[in-house]
Amino acid sequence: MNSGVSQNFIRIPKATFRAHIVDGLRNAILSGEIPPGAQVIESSLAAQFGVSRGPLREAMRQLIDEGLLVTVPYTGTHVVDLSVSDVREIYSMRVNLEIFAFEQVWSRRDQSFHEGLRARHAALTRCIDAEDDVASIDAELQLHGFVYEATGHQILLKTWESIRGRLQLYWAAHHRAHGIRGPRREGHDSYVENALGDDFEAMRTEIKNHMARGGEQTEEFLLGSESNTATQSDLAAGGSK
Amino acid sequence: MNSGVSQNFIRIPKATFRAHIVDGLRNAILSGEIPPGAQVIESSLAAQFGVSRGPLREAMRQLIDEGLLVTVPYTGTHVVDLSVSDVREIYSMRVNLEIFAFEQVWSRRDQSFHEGLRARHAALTRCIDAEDDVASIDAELQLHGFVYEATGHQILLKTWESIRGRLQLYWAAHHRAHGIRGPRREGHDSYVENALGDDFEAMRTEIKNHMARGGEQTEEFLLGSESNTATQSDLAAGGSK
DNA sequence: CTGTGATTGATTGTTGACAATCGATCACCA
DNA sequence: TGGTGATCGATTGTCAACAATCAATCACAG
Repeated sequence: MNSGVSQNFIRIPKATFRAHIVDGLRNAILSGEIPPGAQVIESSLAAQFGVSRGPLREAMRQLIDEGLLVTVPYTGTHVVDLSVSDVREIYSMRVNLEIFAFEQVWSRRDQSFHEGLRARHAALTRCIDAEDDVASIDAELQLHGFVYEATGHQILLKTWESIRGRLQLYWAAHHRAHGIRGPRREGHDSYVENALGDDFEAMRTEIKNHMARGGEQTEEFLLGSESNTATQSDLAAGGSK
Repeated sequence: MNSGVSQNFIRIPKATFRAHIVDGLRNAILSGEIPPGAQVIESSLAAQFGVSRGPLREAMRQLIDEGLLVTVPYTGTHVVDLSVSDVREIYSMRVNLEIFAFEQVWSRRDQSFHEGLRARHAALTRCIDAEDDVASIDAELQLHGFVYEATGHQILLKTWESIRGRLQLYWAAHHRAHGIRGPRREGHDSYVENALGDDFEAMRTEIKNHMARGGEQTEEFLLGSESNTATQSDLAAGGSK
């Protein structure tokens, strides 16, 4: 189609404000700069980002779809504060999605899959050994995200991304609030070994165990303290249950 | 709170334009009033709905997130035109989600679940017997949607809703284009029997078969004609793969 | 002191106009 | 004739002002 230019170009890093603001705002939320439960005011943020309320409003709407913000018409918008049941749902969904992901990718695991997985595992291990919890969380998300990308399944990948934000928000928030340690080494070694092995059923149980470990750890803290901060998120869910 | 009025109210019949427009626009797309591939112009629709471009823009952005529209900055917005691989992904994801849904609901199936499922099955059967294909499609979506709602799993339900639109778009579009008949009776009888039975594994295979039937039928038409209309949707996916 | 109704400040919803960008068309030149 | 660059209409992106709504406050009657 086009003349034979040298390299394949990046697909349009289009300079649209909204995309840039989404990243910035999401980062501010996930980093805890804007903590869970805090109110987010359009006009303030607009001034802070140096743009009008229009683009910022659309960016916020996207983060609402991602489950990071909740809004009540004419009243206000807040950073989501996950409830116990929300976290349970996230973990059960993760187990399901990840097993499905391996089901999809299992027969397609090639050299680059092996290398990619091991590289991310190594990166995660380095972060853990350096006791950099923030980087560890990010590295773990990278590790799991790599599997979803490897499936080539767009809808699956998008679904993973739709819960990844909330998972990250939860990890980061409770890490800061309760001093929970980041990911540990042991769990991921067996995870990767099984992921690259030949026994799919073993991988299935590995995923369930892997997630269960994380789930237990977090539920302890949730139930230990009385931090059943379900108010905002329940309001947001549409008033069910 | 309020004086003792008669009935319990619906949660917020809030008069926000955007919500109303989303429904109207989505309906226009799913009904085929705006066919796949057609361009959607903000200013035109704004005039048609009698509102400004602001709210309409946000409504469109939501339909973009739902996968019904695709947009290119400064250029235009079109109704999505699903590719073969898109349909394959939708069906494989459906199988996974629905098995997970029954996994979640299996031990909680009570009287109201039985009645609700049978009621929707009866409604679907009536629509099929009446040879009302449009109503049949809707009734089938209601039947499956009931299962997702019964799980009480908010994230799962939201995920189902995120692919339901595209599924409906696909069914409706190819029903009109190729004259494919709507849902048939046979498939759903065994589906419901298994859903209310005691054998979970039987239900698992039932789901796979149920979806496989639908998948085959549609793939025939997709591959039979050269309608690999992947252009728009591939562009939209963000240029991956 | 208690409950009720008006007031007010804050925040989001909505609007119309203006700016930036894209794609196609068309003139022009080698 | 083929290709290159400018022009133009169409469409989306952005902005600042205005309207609608809500939640808290406060005065006031019982």
